[in-house]
Amino acid sequence: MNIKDAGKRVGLPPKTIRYYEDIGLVTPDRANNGYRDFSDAHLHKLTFLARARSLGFSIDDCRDLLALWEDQDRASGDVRAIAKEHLAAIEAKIAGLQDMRATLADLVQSCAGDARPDCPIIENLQRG
Amino acid sequence: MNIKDAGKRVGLPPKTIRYYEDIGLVTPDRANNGYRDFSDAHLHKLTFLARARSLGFSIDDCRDLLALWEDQDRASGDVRAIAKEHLAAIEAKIAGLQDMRATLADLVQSCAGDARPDCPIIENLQRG
DNA sequence: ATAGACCTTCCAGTTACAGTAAGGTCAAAG
DNA sequence: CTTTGACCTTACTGTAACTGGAAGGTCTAT
Repeated sequence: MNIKDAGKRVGLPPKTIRYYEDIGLVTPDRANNGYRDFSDAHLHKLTFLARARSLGFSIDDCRDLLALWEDQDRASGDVRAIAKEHLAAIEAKIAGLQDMRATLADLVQSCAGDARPDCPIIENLQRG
Repeated sequence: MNIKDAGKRVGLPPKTIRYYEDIGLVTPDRANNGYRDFSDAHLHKLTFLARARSLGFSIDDCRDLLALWEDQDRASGDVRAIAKEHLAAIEAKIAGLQDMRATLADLVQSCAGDARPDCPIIENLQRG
């Protein structure tokens, strides 16, 4: 299967799939004309990657997860450890964003937002 | 004032300040020896930038906010519009992360995390 | 034969810096 | 007077994970 159709199947743009090949995540076969040729196994792997990326795992995480996925003797504890760490990172990010949101929401709410120059948002920013 | 002390004052690493000069956000004076020389006005501007960045505004947003800050005839509505858009982006990001968190938390919770290979996390990933 | 939809590789750009190298400057100590 | 160490300078590279574009080859249908 050519790259465009493969991309449609797994939900990734061709560009991204080529990138994944560049960095060694997948290695599709090549047809005689030089076109990439994706087998079911490749598609399966790409689907795995797409899903992991959509859950916010980094490429490096994905590399580790792929290795575990392919290791029939893996310990589920290893997988869980990666997921837990990622979960903690996500929660930290959420907390940071929620702080920002609270402050911003206050500021937006307190600003008249009309033609006059007086602006609590600007004032807050300049006070540091 | 030299760059290191300026950085300490406003809470930004020297590298970041040089970068901000590179992209035209600040233009400190230069002493005879070529060292950057920061006035109170520069420090004030940098403080403004540091605060805006800490609220998650992009560099481009900061550029616009700075212009409004320095425009005594600004309309507060213009400031508010930028803040509102940013607020919406943050809220969207939070929502996305919360989705991830929910899914991941479920998976982590459902995985025994021991030495056995059976792993609901891997299974979820491979199903897409 | 040709049009258009694919495919290929390679290079540049994105965000907001951080790291490092090579070298100039300054203040204090020996 | 020199040396040391802390500071400063510019310039180049690398980061994450792609995206866009150029130049050119291939395939299919008309």
